[in-house]
Amino acid sequence: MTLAEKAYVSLRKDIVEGCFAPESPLRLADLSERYGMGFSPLREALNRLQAERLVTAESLRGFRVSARSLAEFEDALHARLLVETEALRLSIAKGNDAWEATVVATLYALRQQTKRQGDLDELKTRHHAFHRALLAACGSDWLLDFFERLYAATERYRIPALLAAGPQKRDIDAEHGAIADAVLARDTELAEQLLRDHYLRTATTIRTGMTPA
Amino acid sequence: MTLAEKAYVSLRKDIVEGCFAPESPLRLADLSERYGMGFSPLREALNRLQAERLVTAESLRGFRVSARSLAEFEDALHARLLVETEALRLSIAKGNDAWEATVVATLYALRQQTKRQGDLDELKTRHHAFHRALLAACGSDWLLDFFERLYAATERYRIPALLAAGPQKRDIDAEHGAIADAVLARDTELAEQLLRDHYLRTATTIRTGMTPA
DNA sequence: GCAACCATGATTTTCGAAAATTATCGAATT
DNA sequence: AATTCGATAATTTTCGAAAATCATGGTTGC
Repeated sequence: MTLAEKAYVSLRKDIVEGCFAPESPLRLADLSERYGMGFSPLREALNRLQAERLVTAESLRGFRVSARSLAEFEDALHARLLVETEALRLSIAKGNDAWEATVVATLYALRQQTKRQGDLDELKTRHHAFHRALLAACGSDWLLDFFERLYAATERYRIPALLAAGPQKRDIDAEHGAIADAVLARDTELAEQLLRDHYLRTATTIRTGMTPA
Repeated sequence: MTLAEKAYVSLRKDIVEGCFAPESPLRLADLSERYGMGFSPLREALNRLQAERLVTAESLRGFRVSARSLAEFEDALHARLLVETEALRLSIAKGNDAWEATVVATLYALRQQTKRQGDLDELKTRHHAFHRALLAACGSDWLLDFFERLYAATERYRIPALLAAGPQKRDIDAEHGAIADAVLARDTELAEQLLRDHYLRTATTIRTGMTPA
């Protein structure tokens, strides 16, 4: 892997996880020290992230972490529902045995990790893997690409809300399980409804977290 | 505008217009001479285009123009219908007087240019402007972003087909006019149907152009 | 007092060369 | 004849410095 790719992966992770505050400037000198590399690979990574809307750039004034706002979250959520319900529908229509196996496997891995209660990082990875697995058989590179973008965009809101809210009242494992069951039963309508509810419920948590009393 | 931004605009235009053959390597030395700048701004532009899927990159083997294929075109078309019908619906619901004025203005400008029969470049610009104007009031940055991506992706197929097919039998001005009428009448269902038909008809032209006898 | 202005420092942007890697081609070997 | 190997060339990637631009703070003139 080249340095530019490492820079992209690291920066993306750190932005999505909120290591940098939204709108804070991303100065090359700082990043250079933080990641131990020169300007060139960092600028390449920042340009890629700009195209993904995770950072903004202003001519001759460098890069910043993208702003967060309730409006942008609602927008991303809406786009996500549009993209993911369609991708899920296609995935259910086209998925084969191997796909079903991946859904089962990623769900199992996710549940194991929620039991363990430890490593939040690993939990996030498996959560992402499960949601991607649901859509993986849709056969549309574009929809999967949009999914990845929107997942990263909303993750920036979900994680802080998760940490702030403390222990969940929702049984999220059960929600994931119900989605997986509907998917494996090829019940498109039910699966879409459950996925939609799942996201809307998460959105409610985030909204209350974003408008502190 | 910085050199990197100029490089991005120029490269994007040249790729979408087909100045570089699909899958052909984009060598830095060549690009440096063609655009008259050093490697740094070119690499930045290429990285942005990679995030937009107009170019592909392989570690230590540089960049290539993305491949074109019927499958990818069908995928982009499908995603476009999904994104644009939703954006159009929102635009019709939310658009105000100023938006209506823009629709009328861009349609007028487009028609003027089709009459003139000259400058294909200007025609493409105005075509893009009209289709963007239709969706502009949707209020979703994400959907508009996806629209831009998908427009560029499908434009790479449309232009060669247009040049190959020769004079059109379709009355495209009439199609655009009908869409605008439905939009201004706030007839969501009709507008969506007409937009869909418009794209499906274009797709048919492209398909026959892509599978030469 | 206050606004315009200029010097200074900080930061981004760009270049040119060095380092690292891959591709090419011919010779040697089986 | 085909294949492996090594040397050379071509190309990408990265760095460090130079150029260009923006921000800051103090000074001058009104």
